[in-house]
Amino acid sequence: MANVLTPQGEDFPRWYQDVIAKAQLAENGPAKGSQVIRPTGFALWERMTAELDERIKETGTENASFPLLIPESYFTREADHVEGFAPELWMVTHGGGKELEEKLAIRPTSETVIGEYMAKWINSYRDLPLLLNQWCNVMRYEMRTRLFLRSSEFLWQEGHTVHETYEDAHAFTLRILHEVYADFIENVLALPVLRGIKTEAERFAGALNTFAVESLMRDGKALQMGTSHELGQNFAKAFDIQFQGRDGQQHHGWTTSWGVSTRMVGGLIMGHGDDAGLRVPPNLAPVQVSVMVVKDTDEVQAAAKKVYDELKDAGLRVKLDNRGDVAFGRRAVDAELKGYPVRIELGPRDLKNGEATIASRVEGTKRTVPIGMLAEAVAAALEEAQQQLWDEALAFRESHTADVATVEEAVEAAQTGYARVPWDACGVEGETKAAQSSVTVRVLQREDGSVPDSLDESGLIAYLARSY
RNA sequence: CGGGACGUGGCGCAGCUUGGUAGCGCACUCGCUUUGGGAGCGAGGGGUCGCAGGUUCAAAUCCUGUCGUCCCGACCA
Repeated sequence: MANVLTPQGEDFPRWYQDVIAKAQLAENGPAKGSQVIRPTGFALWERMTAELDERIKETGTENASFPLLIPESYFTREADHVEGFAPELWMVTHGGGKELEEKLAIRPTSETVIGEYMAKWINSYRDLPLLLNQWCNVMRYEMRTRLFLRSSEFLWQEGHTVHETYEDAHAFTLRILHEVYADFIENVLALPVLRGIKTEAERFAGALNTFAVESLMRDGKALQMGTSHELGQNFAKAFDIQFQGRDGQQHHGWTTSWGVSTRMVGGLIMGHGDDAGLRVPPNLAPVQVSVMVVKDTDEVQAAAKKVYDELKDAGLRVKLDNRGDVAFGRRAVDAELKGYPVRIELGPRDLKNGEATIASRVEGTKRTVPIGMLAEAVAAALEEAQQQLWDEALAFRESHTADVATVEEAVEAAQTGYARVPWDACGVEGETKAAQSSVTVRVLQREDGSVPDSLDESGLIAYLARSY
């Protein structure tokens, strides 16, 4: 296997950058912190959006679109929110060559504008719940940026809902966490997640509670993959989201917001990638199978085209690599960099035997199968690859999670993965202390691994780790 | 913003110490031979050395400033 990347064990951040460059996923944009997502990288994001959008709609949420520019004054209406986001705002000060009377913020998140409109659209409890989502770009000023993981501008999905009661809002916040985010990340991305509640220090600005899903990267650092916030009545009061209740009285709604971003592409890269490049789980892969012409002859070309058509008809996402002017080795390396789960290699030797060579990216193995049985063989190989990526990621997490009793031990253990410690033994003081060593509390769980309803519960378990 | 490293054809680098008008590998173009794990030979194209000042007869090289990139922090999806 050719050594095209800096090995992970040698320099993980360098490896990450190498993969993104060599697999042609993204590169820096001209303005500081901006990024250009290239077709190969964007295809991954498109598949993520398709899978997530389906799950989001399954909850009854509808898509809409709100403005990019938000009047500055909107941000001052919720005290914690403005305090949290003011340092990150990009502000538009001029339009049409003139200075604006009121500055316009480029949205860093849209609770404020959307809140304004939700207030207009809600009159009665019969209008609830109001379940909205938008796919858009947002901008946050960032000190230090890294492709996909933290860029000034990024793509995401932000859901915003209003509910009649606390209970309904709370249940919906958790439904998104479990049925949309965790389900997608585990079943499609094949990355196990820790689900839990965030500590006060890690909570969203203006929220009552923030719930999150976290995954462990192959360098032992955690990545927040998605968050779901229970906003209480904070934003409802700030934006006057009121409705007439069943009792005839006016009540403030209970709102939620939740999002996942292009950061997840970074999570996919670092959660599964190896020294040969990306490893994309088949359930996500924009290209599940690449049919490769090994030798550029008429017979091989015709056979490859036929195989390509058959697999496509079988419902697989297939790419035909029939380039005759690029050496086979180069194309094979490229397929590995881009992480195509399965390759089918067709050459004169295979055809003579009525066979095709099928190569698995995850297992790193090759075998031959009769051409007539390709469709089943490929389907089986894809299923195996999905399962193996999951098994590996789960085993990695298990072997990189340590039970400890004190904050000191947690900081030590967090150098290689998660440290699990009773929240009572850590607490806010312990959290502050750990933060000095760049170790943070990722989530709190109940002892049985379930998600707490609030931070008030006793006997919670804290997961500490270094994080992105 | 604090600490460290670095900006030279698309990418990776050398040249800088000791100023003299830019070179290597890969990529790219053309031709021929090739294609079962990054092909070979031959011929080509492409760079005001991040930017702005300064010193000098002369600056990629020395000085000052500035912008940007990467790593480690603080902030964060």
